[in-house]
Amino acid sequence: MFELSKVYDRSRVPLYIQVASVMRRRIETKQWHPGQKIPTLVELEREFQVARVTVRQAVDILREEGLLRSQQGRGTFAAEKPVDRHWFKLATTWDVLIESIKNNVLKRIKVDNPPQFPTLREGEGELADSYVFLRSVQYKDAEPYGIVNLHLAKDIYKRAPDAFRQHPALTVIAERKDVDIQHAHQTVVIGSADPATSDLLQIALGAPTAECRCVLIDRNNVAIYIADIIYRSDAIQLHIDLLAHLRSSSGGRTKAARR
Amino acid sequence: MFELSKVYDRSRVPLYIQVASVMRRRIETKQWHPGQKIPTLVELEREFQVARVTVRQAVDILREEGLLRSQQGRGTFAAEKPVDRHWFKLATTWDVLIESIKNNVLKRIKVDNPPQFPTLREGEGELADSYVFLRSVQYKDAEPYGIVNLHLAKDIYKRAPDAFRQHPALTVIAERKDVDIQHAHQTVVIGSADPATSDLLQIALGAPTAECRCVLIDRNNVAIYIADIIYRSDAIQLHIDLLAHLRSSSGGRTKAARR
DNA sequence: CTCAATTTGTTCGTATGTATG
DNA sequence: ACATACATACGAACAAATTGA
Repeated sequence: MFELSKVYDRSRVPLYIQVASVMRRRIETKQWHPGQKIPTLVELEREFQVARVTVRQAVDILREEGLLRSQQGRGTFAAEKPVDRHWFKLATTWDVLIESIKNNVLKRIKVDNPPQFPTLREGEGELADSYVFLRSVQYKDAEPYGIVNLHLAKDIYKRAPDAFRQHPALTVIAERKDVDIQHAHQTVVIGSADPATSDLLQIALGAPTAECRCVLIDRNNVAIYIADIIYRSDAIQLHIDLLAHLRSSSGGRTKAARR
Repeated sequence: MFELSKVYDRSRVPLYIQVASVMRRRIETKQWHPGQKIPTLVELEREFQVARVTVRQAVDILREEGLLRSQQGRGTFAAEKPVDRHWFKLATTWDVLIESIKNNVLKRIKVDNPPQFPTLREGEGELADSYVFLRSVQYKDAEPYGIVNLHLAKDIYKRAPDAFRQHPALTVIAERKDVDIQHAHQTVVIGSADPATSDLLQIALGAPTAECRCVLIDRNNVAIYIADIIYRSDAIQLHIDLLAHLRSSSGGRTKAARR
């Protein structure tokens, strides 16, 4: 079917891990339905063009992960309830963003060598005089799924240090009347976990991540809020209404709208 | 510095590949500046807690990728110009989407066993009577970066079969006056390459991908266009203006706006 | 010019992991 | 389960090129 052995040359990842990840995917996407009997070892051998033992190693991995159960003489079966992935919907508008952030469970992390300034890119305004640096980890059911690295303009921070220490910064900013936001945007790319990230998110080194950069710019074109957020890739999803600008002609009254 | 060997237990990917991907990241993010001398082998040994040979294997990989040059007696140096990644900006509005699609270089792929119907999810309207299935690969500089799997309602297709065969379907739809679009949305998640995908995109099996699902629904709540698009993860980027709905109060006059 | 220090490059031996048939 | 081949990883020793004192 597929020339897996050639793919192997390209990737250098052990074959049985590659096979396991393809099978894991089939379970998670329900190409192999929950509870269903998956193809026999012989069929899998043929499909992936690998030896019997290699398929077995792959099956072993997925058994340990609880995604497969095998039974001698009967066959191998997909798990009844595969984990729900992509539960976290990345916000695409200010209002939704603020709303979604309210329920955040986060834990502040101490940083020993905080960077003094963020490095701004094109279209991200100008640097403020000074920043505070905050790092936190976001949790769902005691499982970490995101790391926030935030540069917050110090004069904003000083207006409510306690609030900023206790609540998500965006919530605090959204509730204050004395912060003027002219631009707010978010950039998303796919990256991979470095050692520090893999440690905090408890994922493999090099595992895919979603890297979100959220920047708020005030009316003086100063970047007052620069957040680099790293999510584990299987936690998140992004939904875009392509015709949104035609629909929300009235638009929600937001503080961000004030000039 | 980092307990790489423990991370290794979790991931099972060969150590030298893990080391290589951490280093690759440092180059691409310019933590190691272009042209700069990177730490010596001895220092890297110490930082990653691995043997000399393992660091060398990692360096070899990056040398082959053109990201590092080493010179005996002098040191190892980061490449002058690391490749630009994330060049393809995923559209977040209809107008931008249509605009960006115009320059597409794509090649149709024959499909032997086309699925009769797409599987619709919640909020994706209802099935049309019948569909045609089209598959194509998108290229930049002769390098593939995206695969499109499209279900197009047959009655739409029949209105201009030649156009649909030769041009991107969205362009054709956007230019026709006789297609009413009520909803258009796009969902993005991070996935990983299965054998067929890794083959077409020439990436490793299991390498991260961006999976975009773009759905158009007409005024009868029928899903007339369902595209599953798979991009290689390092090609794409997503930029969201969180305050867009407040700005474009007037909005572009689009055909999609007609009712 | 020579010498020593630095740094990359190569090789050996050994142990374990991966993959086939 | 076995025999075989090759890949991965370690540690250590040595060779070769570069630099600067």
